[in-house]
Amino acid sequence: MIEYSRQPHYLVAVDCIVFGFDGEHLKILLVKRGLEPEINKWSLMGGFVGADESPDDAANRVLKKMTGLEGVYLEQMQIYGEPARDPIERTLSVGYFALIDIHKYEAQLNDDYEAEWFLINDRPKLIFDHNQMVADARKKLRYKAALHPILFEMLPKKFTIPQLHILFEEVNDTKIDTRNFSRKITSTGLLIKLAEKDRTGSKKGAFYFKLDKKKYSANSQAFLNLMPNLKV
Amino acid sequence: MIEYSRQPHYLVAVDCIVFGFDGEHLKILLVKRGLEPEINKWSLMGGFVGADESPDDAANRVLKKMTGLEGVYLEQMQIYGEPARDPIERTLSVGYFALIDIHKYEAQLNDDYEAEWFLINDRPKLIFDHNQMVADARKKLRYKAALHPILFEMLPKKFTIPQLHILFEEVNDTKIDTRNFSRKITSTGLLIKLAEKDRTGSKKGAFYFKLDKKKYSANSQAFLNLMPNLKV
DNA sequence: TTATTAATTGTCAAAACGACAATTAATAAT
DNA sequence: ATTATTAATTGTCGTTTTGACAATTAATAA
Repeated sequence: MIEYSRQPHYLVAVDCIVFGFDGEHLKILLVKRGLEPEINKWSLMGGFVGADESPDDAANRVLKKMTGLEGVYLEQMQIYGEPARDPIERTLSVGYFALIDIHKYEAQLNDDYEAEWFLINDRPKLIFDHNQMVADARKKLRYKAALHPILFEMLPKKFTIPQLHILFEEVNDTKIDTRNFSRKITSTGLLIKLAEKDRTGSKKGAFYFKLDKKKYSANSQAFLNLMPNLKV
Repeated sequence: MIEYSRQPHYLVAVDCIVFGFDGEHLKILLVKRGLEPEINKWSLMGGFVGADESPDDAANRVLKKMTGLEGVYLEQMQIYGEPARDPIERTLSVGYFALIDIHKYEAQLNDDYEAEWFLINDRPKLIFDHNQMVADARKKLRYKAALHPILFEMLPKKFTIPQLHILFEEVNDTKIDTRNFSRKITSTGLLIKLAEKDRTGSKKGAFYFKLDKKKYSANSQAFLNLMPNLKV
């Protein structure tokens, strides 16, 4: 029997930065940690990678368990592996960011896991290096969203241009000209205009749109230049 | 003493896809594997993550040992963690891609580690999931190089526009108009024209350029649209 | 009927893009 | 010495994209 003799073995975990959008602000979902050390402090949702699953599998499992959602947009970010990042035992963690429709989130899970949505700009201090993970995730979300049409993942099936506009402004923490924005976003050809209007936000009402699934999956890797005057 | 009871522990490794450019073609550096299983088969250069180092540290250590180079451009790609990817024992591997100046590579190390440069399009089959890693690295290199000025990392300090041009064509596996290319690349403001010319390639000779280090480090994260007609 | 408000469409000058042509600086051939 | 040759470099120009800003539209509330 061949062995990789005397190499050290480590725990491997996943941690997920779950982003949501309530119509006004960008939010992240945090949980109260249920095990020592740092029990009852706020942390990202995570878990150990089991023997029969890949890190991607583990991240999906954790998300399913804690949000009730399957098939959510999930992207591997990077590995966090400083030797002393976990004070108890060496643990490497694979960071993921997830984009979910906050309205699909099953709120009763708040109680089960002591989960809570926080404004991205007004969140508690987190355990270990989770603060760094959130900062990295935010940066990566901004980067990716400037080039690829991924923010739709945080909106309902039917959405309006003004909703999308606010979301883009939130993610990029900047003002975007509404007139240029709607022209640019419709010119991607990814949106299908519906007959129905959303009248809750204004007198005139804003037309609902939905994603053109075909073009979306075909173009999800295309560079789109969705942010004006972008300097990263 | 707190413990994460009964969680499985794994080996964690790094594997590096080392890219180089010989003036004509894109190449990768492979090594003959020195341990069982699959001993003497071609593989990426890699190693286990030691107890006192992060995966980034480990990747740098491996690169230093096998190429003689320090401080090379190194980028974390993704983690490879399918449960059965290593037949002997569960091992997760962090994939990195590295860009080095092939001329700085210390050739005597070829013998020490049975390393060899291969044309990216004419390489042997690799062990485990290393073939997938190379494919992923190539894709990521292409993606990144279309937006950020990173290909300079594969050229000497002094280089010519035609050299850079060939490198861009190699990486993207496409033809680029020389006239538009030189205009675009110089208009980034990242290059400083030197008085000296390289006369090996043509009668007229091509001016040498060097990187404007200041602007380079300031703009290394900027979106630059370096590829014409790009559809990813 | 009118005032109000947000959504939408319109205008336009500047910049970027990319297809293609002409010129230039050297060497090699005559 | 003159000319042919070749690759590097600079130039041209119509099209498209960008982004600053104005005007119009569709509804409701006064």
